[in-house]
Amino acid sequence: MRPTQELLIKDVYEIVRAIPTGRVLTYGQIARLAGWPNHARLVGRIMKGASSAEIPCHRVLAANGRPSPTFPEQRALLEAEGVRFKANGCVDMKKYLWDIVGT
DNA sequence: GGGCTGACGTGGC
DNA sequence: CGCCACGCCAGCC
Repeated sequence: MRPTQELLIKDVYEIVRAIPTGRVLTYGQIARLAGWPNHARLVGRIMKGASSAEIPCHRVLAANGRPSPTFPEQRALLEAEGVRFKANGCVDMKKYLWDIVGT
């Protein structure tokens, strides 16, 4: 079965909607949670098209904590929720990554 | 079918 | 921590 944007979009939206305020998830995690490992890139595509959707797409980051190049407001939105950025412009994943099992 | 493009991930240095 | 090379794969031309 070949995953397509259309096939994943609903699950991805649901997962992103579930991210608590002040926490973040990575594209790779979302891809795995949706049941499609190795498709982080596809999740990214979906996020790009979801800018106007009713989901907290600003809480989705790359695995290294780097925010999106084409989404300038992302940083302000996260900081407004208490997420602090490091000097290098990345989020401290150790602190803000949403550990579904933990909390 | 062929080739290039990315809101990606991991591992090596 | 930064940079780079690779691997990955749907979309688009």
